[in-house]
Amino acid sequence: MSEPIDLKKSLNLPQTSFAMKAQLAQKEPEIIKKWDSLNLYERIIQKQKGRPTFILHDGPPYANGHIHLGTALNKILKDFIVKSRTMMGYLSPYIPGWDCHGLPIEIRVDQLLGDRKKEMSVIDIREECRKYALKFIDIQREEFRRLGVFGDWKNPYLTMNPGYEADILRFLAEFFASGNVYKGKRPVHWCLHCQTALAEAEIEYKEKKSPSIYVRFPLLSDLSDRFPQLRGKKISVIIWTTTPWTLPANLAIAFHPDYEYSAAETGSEVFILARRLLPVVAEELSWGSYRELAVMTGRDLEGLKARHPFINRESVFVLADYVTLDDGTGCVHTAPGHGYDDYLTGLAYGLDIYTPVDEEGRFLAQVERYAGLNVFEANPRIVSDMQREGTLLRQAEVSHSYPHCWRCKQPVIFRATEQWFISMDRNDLREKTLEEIKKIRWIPYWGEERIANMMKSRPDWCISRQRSWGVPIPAFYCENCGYILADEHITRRVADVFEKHGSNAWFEKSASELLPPGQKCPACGGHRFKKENNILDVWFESGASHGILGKSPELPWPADLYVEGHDQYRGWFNSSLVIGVGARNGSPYRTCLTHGFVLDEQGRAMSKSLGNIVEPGEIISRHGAEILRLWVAMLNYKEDARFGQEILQRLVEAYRKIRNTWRFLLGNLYDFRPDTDRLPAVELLWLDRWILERARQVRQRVIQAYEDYEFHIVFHSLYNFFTVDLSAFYLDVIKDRMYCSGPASKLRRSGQTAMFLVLGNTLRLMAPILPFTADEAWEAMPDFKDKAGSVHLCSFPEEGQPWLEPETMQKIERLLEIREQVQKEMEKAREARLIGNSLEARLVFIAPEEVFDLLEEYRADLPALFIVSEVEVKPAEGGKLTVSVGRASGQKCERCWNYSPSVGQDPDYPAVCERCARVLRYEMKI
RNA sequence: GGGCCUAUAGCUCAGGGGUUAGAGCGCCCGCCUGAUAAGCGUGAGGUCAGUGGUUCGAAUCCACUUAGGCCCA
Repeated sequence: MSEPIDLKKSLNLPQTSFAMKAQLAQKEPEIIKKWDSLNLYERIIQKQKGRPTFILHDGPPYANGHIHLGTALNKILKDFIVKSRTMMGYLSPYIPGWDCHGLPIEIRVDQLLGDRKKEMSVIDIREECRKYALKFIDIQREEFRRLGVFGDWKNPYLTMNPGYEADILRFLAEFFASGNVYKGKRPVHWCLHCQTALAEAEIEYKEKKSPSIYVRFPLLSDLSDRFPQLRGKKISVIIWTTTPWTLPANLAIAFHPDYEYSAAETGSEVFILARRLLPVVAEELSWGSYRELAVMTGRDLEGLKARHPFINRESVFVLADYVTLDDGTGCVHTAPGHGYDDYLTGLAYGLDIYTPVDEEGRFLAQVERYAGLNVFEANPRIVSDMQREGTLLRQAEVSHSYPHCWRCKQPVIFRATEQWFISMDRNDLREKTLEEIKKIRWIPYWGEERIANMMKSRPDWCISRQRSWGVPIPAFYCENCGYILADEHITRRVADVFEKHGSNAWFEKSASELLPPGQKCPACGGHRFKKENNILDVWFESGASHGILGKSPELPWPADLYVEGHDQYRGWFNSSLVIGVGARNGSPYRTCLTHGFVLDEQGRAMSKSLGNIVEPGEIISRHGAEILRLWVAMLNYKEDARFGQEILQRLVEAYRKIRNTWRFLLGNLYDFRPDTDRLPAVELLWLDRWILERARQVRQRVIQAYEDYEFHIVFHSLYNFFTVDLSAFYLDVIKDRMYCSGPASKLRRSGQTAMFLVLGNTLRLMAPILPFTADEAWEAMPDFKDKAGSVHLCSFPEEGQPWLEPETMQKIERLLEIREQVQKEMEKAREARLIGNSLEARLVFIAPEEVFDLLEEYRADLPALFIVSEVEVKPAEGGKLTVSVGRASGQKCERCWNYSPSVGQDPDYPAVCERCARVLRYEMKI
């Protein structure tokens, strides 16, 4: 009756349906289907109704292209947060959003339409854009869902939804109401050929030949008070430029405040230029010799004036940080209407944004000599005129990178045009925003400094774009007198129209249909109006996304949290904040959390040219979304995140370890009915209580880490617990007890109780990170009263009471140290071919008093603890604990593989030890 | 050129003036074959990016440099 095969059958070996091979790529989609059929997201929301809210407001990705690793990182992080806050007990709805309008889609659609566009109306083109956006929303939605992200995917917010468009205008109305909106000039890239403004994305840089000229501006101010040596001299400032045609618009010369400038005499004249460039320029201008008469800083020159080289006008000396000594003279010709830096400097000094050039690039009538001339054609004329007048010091030609129109390939110019702005300073918007920044919690902390620096230096917000795929700026122009009709009330009225009909209404309806009936021009009484043909900057649209909040108590404003990459300090965090402060008098977010960018294995940015781009879809189809999620959990995402083959390999291995640990726990619970078999705490063995106490400590750390958004601590804590505490120690040690004890014995039930609790707790703690696997394992768990249909309907485990006194924990810690010592000794014995399996060993401790007492206290459990067959403990007089390893005595029990002198003593069960014989006789059902 | 950030073992992370810098994974070697495309053990891996400074003492504080990242120009 004691055939070996039967003995094996008498063991309680693990059994489970939870497969070792995860096959995530196949299984994950099935799990998503299960979640869908459960209506899981809705059920979670339903279950949490009435709980305090935690709102993570989604920043809308652009509805263009497939998701990349960075988008995946972002959405997975958000999902960690939403799932963990939910399991902490919050009502944490997640409404995903998409940014739908804007240039990238319009350009793409433009390309797709080609010549067909010419016959299409604005409405038709906008419809094509809309379809294009919807297509990618669908694609991205599926990609996000595939990552295991929970959210209201059926009702996302889209910036092109009528209701959303209305909200945008209502925010704009607030800015009108506070008087922060104004119309002003600003230089933009302008294509003379296409007669249109171009965005940076529509610019191609190509080599172009331009004139390179040095020009003299005769000094009007007197420097002789401060520099007597200059008294009576003929002094000029030298500038260098490659765009002679912008000279008619020159209003200033910029100097760097801190650089040194020389007044150098050559011949009978004195020239001012940067001291460090003096030798270079002297060479360029073929000065045979020169003499430095004075040295001053840029700061010394501020406010002085020179005469324009060919127009009877002054040019004022200003300071600017962007002045460099890379080329030129360190004295920079400044035309506020024709350069962005020039423009900012112009604003700072209150200069006119002077742009005497029309849409076709011709000088306006007011420009003497060159009126009507195309600017590029004017270049040689201006040069030769200056030469004649002696203000030209040198001319040459340079080849440099110059912006060209993407469509017609012609060189473009910078030209100030009328644009709509939000003033940062009229109503202290900048100051208020800076105050608000201090109240926000920034994670990482340096985000505060970063965004504050930007807010301090950002210019007024140019909110208009000369495009059609977006939300129109609801302004009207009197056809009679040109009066601009744009205010809070009209904006609100148009918002109401958009609410019903969408922003297409702007193009479908006439001005009189959009305006209040009988609207007259306040200036001239006229009643015919033209509609504005500019649209809003899309940053204003996405920055208005917090408009979806505050409409119900379950989705309150402001949000608790915004989470995006750190590029958004200038982008969405910035625009959202300005709109929040400007229109709602406060920040739309309480906490702002940023993550880094995804880099390749060497730490370089992923780019097409480097060919190092990793597609999330590729990882998912080969390894599963869980692997990507594990990657996000492993990282300190606040810094830039690397991804590559080795990292992937580590992830796959880590996943297997976690999965196998859960599998082993499940395998040992196949016959455990929690409701009836679970033992109360007092009946649990000390080792089982120890693992539960360790699990409790880990729970503490993990929950705190979730609170702090420190997911890598969650992962590393749990993973260490899995590998060190569970796999390498506890689960290894209790195998004998689990396999060989009577199936329903207290010994086994005690272990099963601990395993059941550890499994349930770790599944819930890990559920936000590994939602697929945790749920799969949850299903495989034995059924019990009130067991939820999904782990995602559970809360995190409660803290609970300690399972063991700290003193006992310390004693066990000491035993674990001894265990390490034992393992080192056993390894030596193994090398010496004395033992193989540790059960072949017999340990003899020679222990000084204190350790002796400890070992005696745990005497009975020592063989199990060290997984050996025999342990002897002898006292020693002082000294250190020593352990020696020998062969265990007796025969090998064929059932439990322990060595024991008792093997063979029981005639009924001759092949087994005393313990196994007892189990077989009394504790087996068969 | 400017603002902000990063650099600790092959990988992912700890440590933030005071013994010989830690963990897990990976790697080497071995054990087991009742978690088996699993499990266990031993061991080897580090000029804490570099240089200079502060200090009795620096991976840690400061400056600069190098390499990288984001944003802006």
